[in-house]
Amino acid sequence: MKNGDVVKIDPNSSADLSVQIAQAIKDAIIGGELIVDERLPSETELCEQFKVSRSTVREALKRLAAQSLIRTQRGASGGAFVNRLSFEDAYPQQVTTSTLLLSMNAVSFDTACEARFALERACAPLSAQRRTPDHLATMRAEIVRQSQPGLTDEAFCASDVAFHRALVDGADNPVLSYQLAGAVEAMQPLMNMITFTARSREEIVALHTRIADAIEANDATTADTALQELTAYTLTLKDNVMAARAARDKS
Amino acid sequence: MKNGDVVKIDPNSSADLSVQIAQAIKDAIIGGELIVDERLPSETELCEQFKVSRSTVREALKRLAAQSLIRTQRGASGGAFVNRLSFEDAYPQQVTTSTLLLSMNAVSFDTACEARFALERACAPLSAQRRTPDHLATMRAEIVRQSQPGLTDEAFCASDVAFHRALVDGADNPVLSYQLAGAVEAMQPLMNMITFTARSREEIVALHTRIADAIEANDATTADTALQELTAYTLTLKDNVMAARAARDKS
DNA sequence: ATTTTTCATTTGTCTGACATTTAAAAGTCT
DNA sequence: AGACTTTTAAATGTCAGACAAATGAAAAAT
Repeated sequence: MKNGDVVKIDPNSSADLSVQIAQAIKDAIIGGELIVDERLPSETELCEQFKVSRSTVREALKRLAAQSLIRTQRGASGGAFVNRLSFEDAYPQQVTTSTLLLSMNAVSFDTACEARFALERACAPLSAQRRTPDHLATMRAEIVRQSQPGLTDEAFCASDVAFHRALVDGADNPVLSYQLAGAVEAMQPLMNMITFTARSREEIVALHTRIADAIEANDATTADTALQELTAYTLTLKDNVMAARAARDKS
Repeated sequence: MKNGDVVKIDPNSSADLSVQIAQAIKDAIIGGELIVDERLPSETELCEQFKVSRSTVREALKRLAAQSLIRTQRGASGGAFVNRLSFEDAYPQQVTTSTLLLSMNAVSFDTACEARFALERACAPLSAQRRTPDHLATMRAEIVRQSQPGLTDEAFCASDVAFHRALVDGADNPVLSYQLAGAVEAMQPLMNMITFTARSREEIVALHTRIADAIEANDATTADTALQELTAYTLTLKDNVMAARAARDKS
């Protein structure tokens, strides 16, 4: 963002000024004009460049900060800096967005379930090939935890997520792990919430064990089969729950 | 958000007040205390509830608006409303985030390519099963476009994206389409940018035709094979480009 | 009854001020 | 000279008050 580009915004546009300014800066970041860790002009300088008040500039910067595109630092030599969008930053946003998409859009259980397992099955062959002892250890540890009788439903669900997370991370592909974060961490709890009343923990632990065994044996085919059975079992559970609810509502 | 919960924030916290307020409202949305299309208290009322100035409240609201969690409307009976996060809203955010993640994190070509095709192969069987004539028509039309000699590289790339997009959408699962948006629309251009100098359009069109034929014939296996060949071809192209660059740099 | 006008409400923007944080510069002591 | 302390300047964070602009609803006029 050089000093020259004073007028990038249209005061007569219907869009709010802070939106326009945020978009202009965002474009500059995406377009490579502003590189990672580069310091943006100070708020006062941005006021002059865009010919707006400081409030407006600040609202624009807050919009960008909310998307992790910039970070701000107070004090001398502080300011707003282009943020390196890390996978760690993007994970929770992805999970939140996925959670809200599911809860606000009446996505059917079958649709969510299908997407979640289709994506996970895409990772399984890679995980069977590359998983480290660490990933295996995590999967085994979660299986042990899931076998303990006193475990609450919440803890079982959390362990379930951790198991599948380890499976996905075993593929050793950060892009896949990021993409799957939404599926595993948003959809799995949703499914658990629906099916936990009906499920058999023994059945799930058995399937998890078969998956872990296959991953340990570098056996992609068996892992895929086990995942398909887990899919089928999950759908069966849902049908049972729905049937039970229908029977209850009728009585 | 009832009137009672006046103090949800800690003025002594190190976090900015606007961040805390945004988080409190966000939690209320995620937690279901605020439902879709519900009106938030006016800015003035929020000032009183949180005991902060209007600027601070507004910065908090702008943070939420940047994440599409709320929308604002001016005028009488206006205000801030909980926004239904639609897949349409989430798509571009997903693409932007994926693009920035790739450009800022030195993800290797192989890693991105692997993730992109693994996810796409997860969709292909479903697409072979459910694709409508519309999806097929789009794929065929893009193949025709890609065969035209005068096409610029940019247009070829855009058509490539549209082809794969139609393939993914054929699975008729909005969750999958959303998850894949980042992969297809962010990674495909990246790959094209690297490989376009070396690629043979005829080869790609031939592979696309095989994929479309298989999808039309509901033949998931053949579609998968063709996608694997496209993966291999893409990686070959990359190797050629890298070798050419190495040779050029040496001379 | 219909149209027009007025009006109150709410967000958008501007101005100016002060508080707080922070690193660098200046000063001080050994 | 070097190490420590103090001061200072720059920047963001917060506050207060004002006006502009949009907008729906009520009141008034036709």
